[in-house]
Amino acid sequence: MAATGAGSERDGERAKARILDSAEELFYARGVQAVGMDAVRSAAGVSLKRLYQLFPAKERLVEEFLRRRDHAWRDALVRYADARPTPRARLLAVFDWLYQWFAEPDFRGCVFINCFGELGGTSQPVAKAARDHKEAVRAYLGELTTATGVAAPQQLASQLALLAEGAITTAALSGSADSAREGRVAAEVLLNAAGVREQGAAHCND
Amino acid sequence: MAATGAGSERDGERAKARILDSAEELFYARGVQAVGMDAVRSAAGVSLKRLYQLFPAKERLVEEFLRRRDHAWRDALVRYADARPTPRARLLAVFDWLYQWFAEPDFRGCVFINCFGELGGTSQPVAKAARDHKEAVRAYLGELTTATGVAAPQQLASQLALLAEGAITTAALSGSADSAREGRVAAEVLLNAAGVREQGAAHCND
DNA sequence: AGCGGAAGAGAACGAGCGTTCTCCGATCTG
DNA sequence: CAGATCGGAGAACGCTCGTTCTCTTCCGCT
Repeated sequence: MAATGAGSERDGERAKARILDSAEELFYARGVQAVGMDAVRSAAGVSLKRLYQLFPAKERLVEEFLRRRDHAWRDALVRYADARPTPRARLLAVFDWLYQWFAEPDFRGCVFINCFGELGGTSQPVAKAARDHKEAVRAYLGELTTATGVAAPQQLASQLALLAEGAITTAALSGSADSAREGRVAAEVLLNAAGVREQGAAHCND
Repeated sequence: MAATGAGSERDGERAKARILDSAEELFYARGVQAVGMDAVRSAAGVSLKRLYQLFPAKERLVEEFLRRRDHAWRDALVRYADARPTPRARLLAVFDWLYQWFAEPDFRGCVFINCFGELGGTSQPVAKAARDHKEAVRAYLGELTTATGVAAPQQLASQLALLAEGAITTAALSGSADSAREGRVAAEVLLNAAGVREQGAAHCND
C-alpha cells in the first residue's frame, strides 16, 4: 500500500500536470465556459473520475491553472529580462519578450484579462488571481525601475506597465505583434525623460 | 393596418432600445454567456416572442449591442475631447475622460476586450466588432496627433493608444481610476518628446 | 356584437453542461 | 487460485440555456 501509494502520488502529479496543460491550452484558446470538463478529460487522457479526484470542481481547476500560468509567465519574463546587463536594458527587454510572445501562432492575449472579462464579474477567486498577477508584474517592473536609481521609480514603473498592458491587448485584438515595438519605442522615450541613461546610473542628475 | 403598422414600428424601435439597454447592462456586468435570453427578456420587460422577433438569435443581439456601444462610447469621447481648444489639449482630455469613466461605480473594463476574451476565440463577428472598435479609436487619436503637425503622427497615436488601452485594463483589474492619471502623465511626456507644444502648432519646426 | 389576427405569458423541447454513479476488468493478498 | 480493492470508461442525473410552440387575451374592424 505504501508502494502503490507512492506510485499513485507520482502518477497523480504527472496526471495533474497533463490536466493543467490541457486546461491551459483549451481555456486559453476558447474561453473557460466554452470548454467542458469532458473536453479537458479527453485532451488530458484521464478518466473523469480521476479528474474529479484531483480537481474537485471546475473552479478549482481554473484557479490552479491560473496560478500555474502566472508563475510560468513571470518566470519566463524574468529569465529573459534578467539576462541583460543594465536595468535600462532589462526594462526594454520586457518589450522584446512581449514581441516574441505576441508572435507565437496561438497567441490570444493575456489569459488573466480574458478570464477576468469572462468570469471576473461572477467569480471572486478569478478576479483575485488576475489582480494578483498584474500586481506581481508591476512589482517586478518597480524593482527594475528602482534599480535604475531614478527619482520616481514607482511612477515610471506604472507608466511602463500601462504600455506593456496596452501592447498585450492591442496585439491580441489586432493580431499583430507591432504593438510591442511601439511600446518599446514609447518606453525608451519615458526612460530618457526620467533620466535613465544607456549605461549604469544617471550621469547628469546634478 | 397602416396605423397599427406605424405604431408597431415605433414600439419596435422603443422595445429594441430597451432590450439593448438591458443587454448592455447585463452582458457588461456578468459576461455574455452567464446571462440568458430570459434574463434579458425580463429586464427589458418584453415577451420572449417579441425578443426573438427583433433579434432572431442571441449572437445578433450581441453584435447589435456591441455596435451600439461602440458608437455611443466614441461619440461621448469625441464630444468631450473636441470641446478643448488645441489638439494637444484634446489628446490629454482623452485621459481625463477615461478617468471619469473609470470612476463610474459599475465600471468593469472595456466591454470589447471582455467580449473578445470570452467569445473572440469562437465568434468571428465578436472578434471583428472588437477589432473595429479599437481601430476606430486609434484612428481618432491619429486625427488628433495629425492635427498637432508633429513629424510622425501615426506612431505617436499608436503609443498614446497603448497608454489608453493599458489604462483601461489596469483600471478594470485594480478597481482604481489612478491609471488614467498615470497614463495622462506619460502621454504628456510622449507629447513633449514629439515636439507638441502647449499652444497651437509647433513653434520650432524650423 | 362578433370575428380575425397579433401579441403576451410561459410551458416545452433538445442540447450541453458539471457532477456522480455504475459497471467491469485488472491487480494485489492470503 | 479466490476474493477484494482500485481505477477506467462512460452512462446517467439534474440543471440551465437557446429557441420554439401553445394557449389565451386583447384590439381594431364591419
